[in-house]
Amino acid sequence: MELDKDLVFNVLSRATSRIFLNREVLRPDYIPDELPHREAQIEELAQILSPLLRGERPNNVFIYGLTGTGKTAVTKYVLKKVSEYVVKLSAPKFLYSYVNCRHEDTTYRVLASLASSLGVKVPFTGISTAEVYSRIKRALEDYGGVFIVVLDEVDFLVKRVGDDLLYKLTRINDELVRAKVAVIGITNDIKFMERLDPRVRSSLGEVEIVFPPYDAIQLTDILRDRASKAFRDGVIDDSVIQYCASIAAKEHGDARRALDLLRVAGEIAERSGCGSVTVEHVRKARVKIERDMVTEVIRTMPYHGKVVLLTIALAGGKFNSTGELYIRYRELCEVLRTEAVTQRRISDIVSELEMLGIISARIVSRGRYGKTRYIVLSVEPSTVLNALAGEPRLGWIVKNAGDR
DNA sequence: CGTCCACAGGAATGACGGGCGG
DNA sequence: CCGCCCGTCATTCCTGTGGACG
Repeated sequence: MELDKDLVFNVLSRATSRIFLNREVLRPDYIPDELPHREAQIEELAQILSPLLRGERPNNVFIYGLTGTGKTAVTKYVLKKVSEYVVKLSAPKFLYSYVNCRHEDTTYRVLASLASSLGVKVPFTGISTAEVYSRIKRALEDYGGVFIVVLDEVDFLVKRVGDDLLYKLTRINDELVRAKVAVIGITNDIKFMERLDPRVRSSLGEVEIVFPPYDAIQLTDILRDRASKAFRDGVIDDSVIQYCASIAAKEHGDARRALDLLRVAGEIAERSGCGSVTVEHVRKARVKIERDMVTEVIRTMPYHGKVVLLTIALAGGKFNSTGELYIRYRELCEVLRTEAVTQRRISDIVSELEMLGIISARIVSRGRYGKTRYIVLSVEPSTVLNALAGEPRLGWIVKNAGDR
C-alpha cells in the first residue's frame, strides 16, 4: 500500500536525517539536563521540597509565570531529580503525580489521574467523584508516604469547576494518618489567586515562586544550547537562531514558541531536501504553526463556535463589540438555516476563542456607550476561511464568499 | 458628580449522550 | 437492564462595572 511505503520511508529518512541529530530535544515536553537561566527557581523549589527527605510534608507551592517561562520544565526536572535522589538514598517514600488541568479540566478527571498514578484503576466515567476520592484516600493510606500533586495550568480547572477540589486537596491531610499530601499549583494567570477562596489561597500560597519571562539574550542562549543538540553541525546558522529568538522575545519571551519555531523550521528544511535551515524556513514554520493552531481550534470547537469564527473571518477579522458580532452572527445563522444561540452563549464562545489564542477580545469601556469587548482575529482571516472550507454544513458559505 | 449604557460574566438549571456498577 | 453519574452545550436570570455624557 502506498501509505505504508510512505510511513516506512518517513521513518527511515528521519533515522538518516541530514538536518536533525535528535529532534526530540526541541519538543515542548522534552526536559533537558540543564535549564539555563532558571537556576534560582530550581534551587528554590528543591529547597521547598527538601523536607520530604525526612518524611515530612513540604509546603504547598504556588508557581506563577507566563507561558514558555519554564515552569513546567523546572517542576518536572526538580521532581525527577528528587525521585532519583530518594531512590539512591533509600530515603522515606515519595511519589508524585503530574496533572495538566488544561487537559484534565474536571474534578473527576483530575481525581482519576491522581488515582492512576497511585496504581488505582478507575473507569472513564460511571462512578461518582466521591467514590474516586475515597479510593484515593485508601490508596494513600496503604502507601503511607509523601505524595506531591502537581496541578499544571490549575486556573483551567478552577475556572471550570471552582476551587472545591483544591480545598479538599489542601485539607486532605486532616483525614490521613499515615500519608502526607502537598500540592504544587502552576498557572500563568496573574489574577488566579484573587479568585480563590481565602482559605485555599492561604494554604496553596504557603510558598510562591515567580518565573520571569526570558529576554532575547536568554532565549538565544537557550536556543543555541538546544540547537547544538538537535541539529547536525553546520546545519543551522547562528543568525537563524537569533531570528527565532527575536520572534519569541516579541511574543512575551515564550521559549516554547521559540523551540517550536526551530523544530518546525527544521522539519520544513528537511522535507524540502535542503541541507540547512534558513530564515525562510523559519518564516514558513511560523505560517504552518499558525495554520495548525487554527485547524486544531476548529476541530475542537462546537458548531456554533465555528459559526462565530466564520462570522468574524467573513467580516475581515474585526468587531467593535460583542453586540455587533451577535447581529452578524444571527444573520449568518439565517443563511445557514440554523437556530441561533443566545448572546450569553456567544459571550462564552468568544472567551473560549480568546483563551485558545485565535482571537483577542480586549474589554473596552466606552463610558455612556457601555462596556463591551473589542474583538480582533489574531490570525489571517483567509487562514480561518481555508480551514473552515471543508467543514460540513458551513463550508459552502466559504466557497460562495470566495466567488465574489 | 451621578447616571446609565452595553455588555461581562457568575449561578442555577436542564437536555442529552455515553459509560459503569450492581 | 436500570439507575446513577459524568461531560458538553446551551438557556435563563442575574449582579457588576468603567467612564462619557449631561
